[in-house]
Amino acid sequence: MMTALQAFEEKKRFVHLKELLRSANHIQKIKKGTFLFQEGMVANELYLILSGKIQMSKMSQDGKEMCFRICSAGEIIGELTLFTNDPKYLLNAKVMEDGEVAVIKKDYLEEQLLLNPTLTFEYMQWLSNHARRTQTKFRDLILLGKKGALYSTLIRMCNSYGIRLKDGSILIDLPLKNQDLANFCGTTRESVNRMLNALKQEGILSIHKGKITIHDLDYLKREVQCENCPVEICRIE
Amino acid sequence: MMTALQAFEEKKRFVHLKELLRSANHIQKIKKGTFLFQEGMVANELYLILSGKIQMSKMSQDGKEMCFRICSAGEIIGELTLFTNDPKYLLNAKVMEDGEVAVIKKDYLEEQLLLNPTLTFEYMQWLSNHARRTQTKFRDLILLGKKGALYSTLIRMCNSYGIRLKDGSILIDLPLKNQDLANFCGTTRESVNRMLNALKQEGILSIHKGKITIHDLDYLKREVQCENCPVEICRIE
DNA sequence: TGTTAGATGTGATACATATCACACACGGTT
DNA sequence: AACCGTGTGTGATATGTATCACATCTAACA
Repeated sequence: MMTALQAFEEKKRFVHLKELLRSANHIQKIKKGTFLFQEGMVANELYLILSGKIQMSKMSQDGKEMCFRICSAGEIIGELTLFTNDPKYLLNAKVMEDGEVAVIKKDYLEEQLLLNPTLTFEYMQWLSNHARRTQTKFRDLILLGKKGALYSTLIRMCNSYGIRLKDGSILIDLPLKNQDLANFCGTTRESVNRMLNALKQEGILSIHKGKITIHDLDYLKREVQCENCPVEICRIE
Repeated sequence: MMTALQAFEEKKRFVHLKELLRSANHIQKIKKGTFLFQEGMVANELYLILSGKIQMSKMSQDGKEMCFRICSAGEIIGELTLFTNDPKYLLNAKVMEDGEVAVIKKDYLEEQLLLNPTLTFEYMQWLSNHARRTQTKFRDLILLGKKGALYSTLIRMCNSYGIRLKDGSILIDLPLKNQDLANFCGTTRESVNRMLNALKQEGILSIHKGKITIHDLDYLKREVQCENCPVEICRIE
């Protein structure tokens, strides 16, 4: 029986659920540029990413894109369609990098989730944390202005996708275009470009091969008056 | 008598959970202007509101306030502290109107939730819907600009707190100051004031005794290119 | 090697929004 | 009635941000 709350580590999270998914109905290849699903489509399936990268985003009517997360191996997508009575995907799942996903039927997963307390616990824990992350993230995006939104996004990217280098810098291990960043923080490509260049000038970060390395994370944190909330909360996702 | 738009789900949602909460540890009076809890405080308890109104918000370091929801009788607050290993409240619960809350221990509730599949189901359903609501709401706040943010907020307020009048108008049954609205949509009191006055000029809405009545909801929807997502999603909360 | 498509960089400009500094309105005191 | 405190209304101005229109770079590839 689940009593004590386990340490929150990406690696350990959702282990039982992932195990279940691995025994999935079937495997599906995904190709860059295609959509695994799009918002509005009826959702019958969830996916466990085995390899490749998928960007989850939501469009507004006038073509602007709000990017929520970038998922890679080990992550589950389509999860928010569980237990809803309007079973449509809310996000677009665009493939950024070829790979494979394990496919599982939503009905089956809902059944299993309710039958197995361990699964239940893991899923509720994940949902709670998801909601908590979301609150802080959007407060930042809305209240800090566009520059603050970018800085906040970069900080979260460090926590979500960052690799610490020997010199203490943090490599955000994702190929990100200016436009991608703009979609994450609700601004324009041009604005992102100018802000990134300013940060480059100051030596706060550098960019090689489309990947950003943050040299002075503290500078960014100071600028947004970061309250150093726990790393499991201060994330892109 | 008027038909509350929100009746459809709010009343039915969470029934078993609410029943559980009603058999709570004890009852606590709440007084206007005080905080039931504040962000950062260790969370041992959840609350079911029996009467009164509570505003849930989050502050940024520089004093700006992001308002998430206004809760009244029948709603549960503090729920996102369940199943996390960093058991701190993430929001401030400010009492807007005197009342009473039922108090329940978090530990006990977690236990009960896992033991009773019906409760489990209700809670997961609520969490999923919460996450879905949040995604659409913040996309709007971030991508639509401040005017769009206000319009979107007004539309959601209609769905969450609206009462349909005989002439088809919708009364948002909450006393809202300009500053409150500003906190909901991430702008300033002055901007809200100007935008509301413009809408008054056009006859889109009117204000009496601090409560807003929307006469032409479709105008607002058109302006934000509303995609008419389901009412259980397009809400303040 | 030249061509191309996609990405980045940048000035000029327009527009949106915040900020500041008050005046005004209103309901509840004393 | 005069006096608060709190909320609203509004002009002037500053700042932030998007938009447009290109130039430039880069990697892929024919």
